[in-house]
Amino acid sequence: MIILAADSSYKDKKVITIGIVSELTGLSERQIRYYEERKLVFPDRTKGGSRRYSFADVELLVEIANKIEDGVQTFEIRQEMAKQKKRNEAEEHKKMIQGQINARFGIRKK
Amino acid sequence: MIILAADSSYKDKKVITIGIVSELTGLSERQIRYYEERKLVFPDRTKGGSRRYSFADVELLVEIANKIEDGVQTFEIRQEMAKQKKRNEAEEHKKMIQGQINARFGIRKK
DNA sequence: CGTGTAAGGAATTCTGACACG
DNA sequence: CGTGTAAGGAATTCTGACACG
Repeated sequence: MIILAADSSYKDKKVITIGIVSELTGLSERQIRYYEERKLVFPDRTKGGSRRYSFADVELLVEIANKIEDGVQTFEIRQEMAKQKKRNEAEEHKKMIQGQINARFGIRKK
Repeated sequence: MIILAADSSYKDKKVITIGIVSELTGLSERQIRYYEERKLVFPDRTKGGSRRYSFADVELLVEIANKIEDGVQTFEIRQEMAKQKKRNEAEEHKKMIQGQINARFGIRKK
């Protein structure tokens, strides 16, 4: 079976330190670390233990902060994200199955 | 006159520390700093004075290192880059002029 | 010329905790 | 619950210099 890496382009590379993330988002380092504690973001770590974020993480952090400002609690946000993830996975699975069908029987539209 | 920002997307944002750049490129920090000393790359700086590179910088650094491996000297690389920059600017200028002509007299092909 | 390295200092980040509410 | 802060330490980065060639 073939796994397609989700286009590891610039957006998903974990290369940004927390200080820069703080600048980019306007969030405090405290907030950023707390959202990780609540399992909402998952930065990489260097050997030394420093966090490294991707641009995708940066955008996610902004969304999280907006929701919290709207009174949504972190555990609710986590649930939303889990649901969204399931929907995405189901969609992926559907596409993959269809891809296998097409591979065997040829692609035909409609 | 309208200036088009060169699509400040992920690729050109200066957000990567020298340690990560070193990992991404395989170059030593010494090399990376030296290429800056020779005016080949221009990272941003934080208030504290730390360097911040973009993905575009990362790719440029790899190209630079390859040329040096081929025996090209840094001042030659700088000259090449200056020439390339002039060509690009001339091309930009041409497009801009054509854009103004099109704006006044309408766009017509051929 | 291009790169390695040891040196000393400054900036950055880390964790765990106390505080407020 | 979400966030600020002071505390102490560790990791990261900086510059200028000496070395080799």
